[in-house]
Amino acid sequence: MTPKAHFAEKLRLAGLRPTRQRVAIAALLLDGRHRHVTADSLTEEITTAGLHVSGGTVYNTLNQFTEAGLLRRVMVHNDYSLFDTNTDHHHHFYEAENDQLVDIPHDGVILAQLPAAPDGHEIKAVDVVIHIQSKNP
Amino acid sequence: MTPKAHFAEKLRLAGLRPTRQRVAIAALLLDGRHRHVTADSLTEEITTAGLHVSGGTVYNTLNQFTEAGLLRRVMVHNDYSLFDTNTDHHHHFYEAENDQLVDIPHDGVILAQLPAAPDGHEIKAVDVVIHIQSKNP
DNA sequence: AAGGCTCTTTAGAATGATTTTAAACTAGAT
DNA sequence: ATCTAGTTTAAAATCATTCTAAAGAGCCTT
Ligand SMILES: [Mn+2]
Ligand SMILES: [Mn+2]
Ligand SMILES: [Zn+2]
Ligand SMILES: [Zn+2]
Repeated sequence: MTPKAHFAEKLRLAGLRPTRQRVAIAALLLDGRHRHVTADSLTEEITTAGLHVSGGTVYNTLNQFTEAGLLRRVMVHNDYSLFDTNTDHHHHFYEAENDQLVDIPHDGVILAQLPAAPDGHEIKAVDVVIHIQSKNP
Repeated sequence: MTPKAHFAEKLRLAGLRPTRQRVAIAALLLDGRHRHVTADSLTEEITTAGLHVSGGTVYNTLNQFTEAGLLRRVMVHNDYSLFDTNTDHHHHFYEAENDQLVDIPHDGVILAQLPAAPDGHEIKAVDVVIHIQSKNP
């Protein structure tokens, strides 16, 4: 199976029509590597790959992929959106100083006790962000 | 001690000159009640109190109070900033559906294990956000 | 109490990430 | 090949937040 067909199939399974733009972005983001991207960094990657996708479509695609569960949005600041290519359950270190986000191995955080969700609600996800700063000794 | 003097003193201790605007905002936000505000909701409160503070100053003051440790910023989305008048260590439920943020009692979440911070870094804060959604049975 | 220095506030303009628009395009079905 | 609904596009609009530079106000010194 050609790589293009592979990602097209992945998009179909996610309920997204495999357009040229979506397949190109899927090939960049859904190849199994775990990383964190912004609309801007993704646009750079696209350009480096010799392609072009309009700004609006980059945003739309990131939102659609997230909605479809192919990406995950990470909330650490509100300057711009961060997307995580790792949709498995895991947590993050965040260093505000240089806006650096680092994955924490899945078993690095153990939640021994969680509160019950408020009446009529259920827990959808638990996000742990450990804010760190460089030690100044 | 008059309430105004009380908040002025609090601001001085935080290293902030107690201007009319800062004292007014401190009286609204630093009275011991635990709640979550936005620049917008705070501006409404100020107006309701029959006062006026310019938009820029509302933003500046929220940022300065946060920097001074009198408020805490909560990160649950990147539509706009949320500020918490409770600076004690506690966590949150967040219901994206209607953008509702609810405090979790300090002992509601127990972290049995935390990873070591990366070399040369130390942990500054641990934020736990439990995303919830209404059960539809 | 007045003067002066510095910090602060102000209205308005600027910024910048993101969304919206309406027209041109295309994937997929017939 | 044709049709249609969904998609992409460049450009404009949105909107929370920051910046500007001029006017105002704490606060320290006389
Ligand atoms: Mn609270
Ligand atoms: Mn913005
Ligand atoms: Zn991650
Ligand atoms: Zn809170």
